[in-house]
Amino acid sequence: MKHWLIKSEPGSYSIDDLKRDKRTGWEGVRNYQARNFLQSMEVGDLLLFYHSNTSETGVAGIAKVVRVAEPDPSQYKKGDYFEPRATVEKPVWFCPTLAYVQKFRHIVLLDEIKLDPKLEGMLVRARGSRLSVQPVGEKHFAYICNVLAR
DNA sequence: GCCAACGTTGGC
DNA sequence: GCCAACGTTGGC
Repeated sequence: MKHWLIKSEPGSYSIDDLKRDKRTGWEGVRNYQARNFLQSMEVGDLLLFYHSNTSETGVAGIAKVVRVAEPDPSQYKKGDYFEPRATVEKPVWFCPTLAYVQKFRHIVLLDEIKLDPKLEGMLVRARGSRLSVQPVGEKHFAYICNVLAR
């Protein structure tokens, strides 16, 4: 089983939205590196749900993969996520289906993550890491859930 | 809202 | 295939 971190702006989709919806297709990712990570997700993988661009930036809870990546339907629809190069035979973008697992009682703030020596090497700490889907080491994942989120 | 960092596009 | 211009992300 692998571990990941996914970013979302809570104004557009938050951990509370996922809790309400129970599950959602993780549509709209338009970055090749992030896409490749989405495609390598397997059912059962766990994800840190990260809130970006907000007053309390950090990990807000946990989600899990319940369905591997399929063609992202939003690439065929007129709108922000439309992809003119995509065909049904050759989709360009893919999205897995994620399910709600839990919301932390308090957000594990980016500041805490940056300051904790146990989390050295986490990609989200890297200066200028804009990647919205990132792999996370198992130890880092467990430490955030079992120590910092308590 | 600013702006640094980074990704993408397209002319050559 | 280089690289300038442009667009986007996301912390602050």
